Amino acid sequence: MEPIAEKKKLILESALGLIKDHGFHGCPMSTMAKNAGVAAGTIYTYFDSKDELIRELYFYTIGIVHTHMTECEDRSLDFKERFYNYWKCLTQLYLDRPEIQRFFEQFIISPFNTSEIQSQHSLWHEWNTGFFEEGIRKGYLKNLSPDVLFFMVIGTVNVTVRVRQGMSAQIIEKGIDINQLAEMTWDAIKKQ
Amino acid sequence: MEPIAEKKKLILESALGLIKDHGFHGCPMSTMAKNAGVAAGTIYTYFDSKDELIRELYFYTIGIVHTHMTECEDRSLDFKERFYNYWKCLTQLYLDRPEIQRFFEQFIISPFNTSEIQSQHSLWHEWNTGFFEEGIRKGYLKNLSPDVLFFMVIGTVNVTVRVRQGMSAQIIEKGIDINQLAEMTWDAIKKQ
DNA sequence: TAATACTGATTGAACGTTCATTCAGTGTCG
DNA sequence: CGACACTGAATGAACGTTCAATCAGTATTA
Repeated sequence: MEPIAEKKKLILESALGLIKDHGFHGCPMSTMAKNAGVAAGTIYTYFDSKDELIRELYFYTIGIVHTHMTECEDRSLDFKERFYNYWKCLTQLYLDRPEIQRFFEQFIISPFNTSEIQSQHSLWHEWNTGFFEEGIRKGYLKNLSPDVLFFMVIGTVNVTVRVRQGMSAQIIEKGIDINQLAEMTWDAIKKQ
Repeated sequence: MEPIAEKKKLILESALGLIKDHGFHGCPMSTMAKNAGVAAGTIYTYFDSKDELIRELYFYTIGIVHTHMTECEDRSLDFKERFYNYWKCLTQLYLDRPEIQRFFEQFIISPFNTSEIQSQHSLWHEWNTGFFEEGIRKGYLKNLSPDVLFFMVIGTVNVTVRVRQGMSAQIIEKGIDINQLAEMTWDAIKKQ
């Protein structure tokens, strides 16, 4: 991954923040420009079009997630602990940077997410395939496709974060423990 | 639920189909009108605005899901069997009518889904609360908030349907059994 | 029965607004 | 001075919405 020009990164981060609150279509280029502190035309120095900007955001955010997760990783742990660590790191990242999670949720189901995009080689996807394959090989996980396990975990992390965000008041009040959701996920994928 | 005027229903169903493929913002009113075989102005006889049409779609689709699920229900079964039945019915509905699932996915994360909308009393939500409360009371399910269990199940059904749709070729080829995903979900929520 | 008036749904061209994109002009740096 | 990044007003296409005109169906009248 080549280093991203400072101003380009500024525009990407600024767009991420706006998309979190207003969605792709609630963010005119003029607003994105103003929010990033540049002129509308400047965005076109770095991106061919709004669509292209959104596509680049996808790869940009995937990069952030991948970097974060490899930094969190501790391969010396027992696989079950590694899974809890995985789950905790990803959940925490999404809670700390909700704009990333919100962007993914929107992007994945949007028409931007073409099969061409999905078929692109991504380090993050590769890393996951390796992780879940290892769990299967070592007998910890159900013998399913690593992709299925991956999607299941991602899906439940998303549910968790959404529950956590939408119910923060009630969660504290009712004493719901977020770790219970990690256990649920582990119970779902572990070999019984 | 009062019967919906024939033409109104026509417009709703037609819009659902278009939204599945193009998203809320990829469907101009003009296209919706053409697709439904009416003039643009006619839509405004039945809906105040595009936003209002989308909000009505939400309650319309919730109604479809609720009706379908109560029809599927068999309260004479063992709770575990009832859960598998629940899971199978919902998955099947989503597979048969992908436009409903796609609409939900989009609506839930969109700015249309205000807290006001969410707080509206819905028979479908009530039905679920009852279902999961019963499972907890009878000792089958983890002692968590029924809402959390509900969101977890819905989340995994969505994952399942997306996996199933996006990988149909590979699923057949790799022999992935969709029922394995129901088992995963059951393992996630059941009392261990 | 035939002619006429009324009703309310339906039509689609037209309107005003919003928005992505462009480009002529300005500033900056080596 | 040349090259390049940057600006923001201008452009034109697309869109949601409106509304005067039309039309089918029904009631009323002679």
